[in-house]
Amino acid sequence: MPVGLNENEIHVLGEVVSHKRKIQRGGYLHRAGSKFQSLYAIRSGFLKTCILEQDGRQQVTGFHMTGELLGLDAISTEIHTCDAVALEDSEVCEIPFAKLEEISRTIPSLMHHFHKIMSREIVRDHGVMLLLGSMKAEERLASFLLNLSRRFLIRGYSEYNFNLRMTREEIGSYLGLKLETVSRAFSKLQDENIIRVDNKHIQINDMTRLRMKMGNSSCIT
Amino acid sequence: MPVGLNENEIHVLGEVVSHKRKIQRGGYLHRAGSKFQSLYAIRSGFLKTCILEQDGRQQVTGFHMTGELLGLDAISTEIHTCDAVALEDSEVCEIPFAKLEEISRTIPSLMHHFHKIMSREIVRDHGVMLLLGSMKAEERLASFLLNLSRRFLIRGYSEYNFNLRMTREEIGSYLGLKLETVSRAFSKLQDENIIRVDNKHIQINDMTRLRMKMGNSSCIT
DNA sequence: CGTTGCATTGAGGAAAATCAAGTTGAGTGG
DNA sequence: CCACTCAACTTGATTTTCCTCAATGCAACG
Repeated sequence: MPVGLNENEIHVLGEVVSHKRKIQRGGYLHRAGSKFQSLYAIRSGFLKTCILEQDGRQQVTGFHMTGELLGLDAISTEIHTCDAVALEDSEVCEIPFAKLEEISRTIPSLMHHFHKIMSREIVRDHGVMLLLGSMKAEERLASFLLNLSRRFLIRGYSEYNFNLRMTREEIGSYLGLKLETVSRAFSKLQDENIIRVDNKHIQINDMTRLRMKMGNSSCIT
Repeated sequence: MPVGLNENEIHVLGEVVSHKRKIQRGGYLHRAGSKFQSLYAIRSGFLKTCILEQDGRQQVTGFHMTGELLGLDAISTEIHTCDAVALEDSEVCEIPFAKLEEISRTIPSLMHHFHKIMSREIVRDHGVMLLLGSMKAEERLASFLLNLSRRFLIRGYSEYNFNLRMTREEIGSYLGLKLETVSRAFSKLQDENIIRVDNKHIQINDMTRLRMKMGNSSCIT
C-alpha cells in the first residue's frame, strides 16, 4: 500500500496495521458470510478469492499476491461476499477498516491512494469481464499467463519462469473453463513452442507470440 | 447518493455538485482515454458503459440507471477506461472528484458512504464474473432480466413490464453472447410462457419460474 | 506399494457461434 | 400516403468450440 505517502504518513499508517496473521496453505483468511472488520494487505504468499453459490456453482474471482489488498468487496455490506483461501503459506497485515477511514481523514494522500486502489480493482474486474465475455479458451489462458508473468516481474521474480500455485481446476474456474479445457490449452501452447509446461512449472519461451495469442494487450492487474 | 446523510451534509454535498449535464440518446458522457475530473450521478435516463479493444472487440461492462454513479473506474489512473453512452436522453450531475474527496474529509459519513458505493460496484462485477464464467445462455438472460426487473421496481416502476433500452447486440455483449443467441433465448423463454417479448417490451409472466431458470438468486446490482 | 489427488488425452455430444435468409418497424422522401 | 431504406430482430442450417465422460498417467505420501 505505501506508495505516494511520506514518512510521517507511513508511520501513522503503521499504527493502524494492528497485527500480522499467518495463514497456512489451504487455510481461510476469511469466509463468505463472516463479519467484515478489516482489510488485509498481503505481506507474502498467494491467495485466491472465490464466491460459492447455493447450487454448488463456484467462481474464483481472483488470485492475489504480495502487496495486494483483500476485503474491498465486504465494505458495502460489512459481510464478506467471498472466501479467501491461501494457496501457499501466507502472511497478511490486518488493517481495521474503521481506523483506516478515521486516519485517512487526516491524511488526504492516504485517502486518495485508497480510492485509487479500489478503483483499480474495478478496472481489473472489467478486464476479467472482457476476457470472460469475448475471448476463446486459448486467448484466456494466454491472457492469464501474461498477467501472472507481469506480476511476478513487478515483484522481482522471473517473468519467464514461475510456478503456478493453483490447480487446473482453479484456473478454469477463474477463466470460465473446465479443467480439461485448460489442460488442452496448455498442451496446445506447448506444442507451438510458445511455453513449456511441466506440471505447475511454466516457462515462457516466446513472449511475443504469447501476446499475439490474445489479440489485445490490456493486461489484467 | 444521499443515503445516510443528514440535512446539513446533503447541503454541503449540494455545493459540490457543480452542474447538471444533459446527454442526448446516442451521445457520450465520456470516452475511454479522456481525462477524469468528475464522477457522474445519473438523475434520469439510461446509459451503458463499454470498453473497446484495439482489435475491435467490445464489451459492455454495465447498464446504468437513475441514482447510479459513473466514473469510478477512472479514479485509479485519472483516465477514463470506458465509454459511457446514453441509451436514451439522460441527465447527470457532475461531481468533481477532488472536491468530493476534500469534503468527505469533513463528513465521515459521506466518505464511508462513498466507500460503500465503490465496494458495491466491486461486488456487482464479481456477480457478472460468476454469470459469465459459469452460466448458460438462458441462465444469463434470466439473470439479466431479473436484475433489470428489480432495479425498475426499486425506482417505482413495474417489475413485470418494462422496455429494454438496449439492443440485442448490447445485451449480448454484456452477457458474453452473440445477438442471435440472445434472440433465441428470448424466444425460448417466451415459448415456455415465462415472459412475453414484443420487440423491446418485456412482460414477465412467471417470476418464480424465471428465477428458477438461473439456479441462483444472487442478483447483480 | 497401494492410495489419493491432480493432470493429460481421447471420443462423443451439447451449446453457442457463424453464416444466411427473411421479417419487422421506424423514419425518410417522393 | 405510400414506397423505400435501414437497422434491428428472428429463425434455420451448419460449424466450431467447449463440455462431458472415461481411461490413463504420474508424483507425493502414508
